[in-house]
Amino acid sequence: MSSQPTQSFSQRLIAWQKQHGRHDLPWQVADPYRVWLSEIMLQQTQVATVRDYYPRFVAAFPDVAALAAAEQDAVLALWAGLGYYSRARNLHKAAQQIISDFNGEFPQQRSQLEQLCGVGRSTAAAIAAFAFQQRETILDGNVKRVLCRVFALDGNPADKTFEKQLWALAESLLPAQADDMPAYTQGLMDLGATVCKRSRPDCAVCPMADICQAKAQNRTAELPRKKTAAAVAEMPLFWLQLRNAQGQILLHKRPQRGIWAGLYCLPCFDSADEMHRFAEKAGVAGAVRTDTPFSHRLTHRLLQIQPFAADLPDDSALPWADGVWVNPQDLRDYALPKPLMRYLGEAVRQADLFG
DNA sequence: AAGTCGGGGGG
DNA sequence: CCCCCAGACTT
Repeated sequence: MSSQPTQSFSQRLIAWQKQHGRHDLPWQVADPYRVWLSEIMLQQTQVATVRDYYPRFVAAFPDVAALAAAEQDAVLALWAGLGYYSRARNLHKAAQQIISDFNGEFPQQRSQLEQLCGVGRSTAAAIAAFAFQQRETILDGNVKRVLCRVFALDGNPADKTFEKQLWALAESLLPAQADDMPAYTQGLMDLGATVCKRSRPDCAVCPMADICQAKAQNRTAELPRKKTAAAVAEMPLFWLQLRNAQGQILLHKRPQRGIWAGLYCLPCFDSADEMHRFAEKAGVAGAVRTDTPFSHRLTHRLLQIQPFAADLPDDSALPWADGVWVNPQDLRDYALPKPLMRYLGEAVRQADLFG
């Protein structure tokens, strides 16, 4: 790179983005709805993962009005497997906010955007910059890493004061011209994602190499400082797969808070005892089979899942109000947690082989 | 300030 | 196994 040291941070970044940045992402459009959707999907989620989900979601809900009018189950079904399901619930609510509070007109100011459910300061700034060319700065994981390295900042990422300093620094670096904001903002993300990577940063092709203090001090590996890892508690879960005479599987919609909120799951219990009591009421106490246990890791929990299975006789009464019987071929229409998707996928194949 | 929310990429 | 990812929200 031949950037002169006198050239501003923003000018080098903009020039670099235009030449070497990403230009083929499906959400690089002027439509604020699509920008917003992509920003929500990309929260704590890598581009490669979102690529599969984004087009299906846009096809099903092409604009704010379509999303606002949708059923939550339909929204969650298209989010299933992506994780952090509060994002989908908030996205749905926010679409309705735009209809009711903003007359269906997408808000353009950061302060207004931050009123939308699930939209914090950084996401609001991204929408404002990309869709409306507003001079607002993002501060995501990529930007924090770039700033901590270029300016050799070794603050504690959990420290609120340090966080404020990063926001102030990011704001001070904004380009003067508002119409540079899309390229500049994309450049921040692209640099962090493709060059100034968490491990093995590619300093040889970095437009900031000659001003990067971490590089000069040989500290790119230690900056930014790592967060202290939280302990992950184990959580036993007991699932019961009930099948009726038609081969349908019993699911229920989980409550609106907690793990997998609003998604559909098998009857789920905290202990084997609870599961057996339920099976007894369902009249299948003697028919319960034990399936192979498996574990599933969330950010803050290690789920130890023990699945059971039983076939339900035709005339048995189910001691449960809010269940729904689902044909195996219709499972794709339901928002299922990833581990349940995997488990039922295998179970259904087994049943097909023998049924 | 710490905890809650999923799932996957990549070393 | 580990840490992190286009974070926001609750406690």
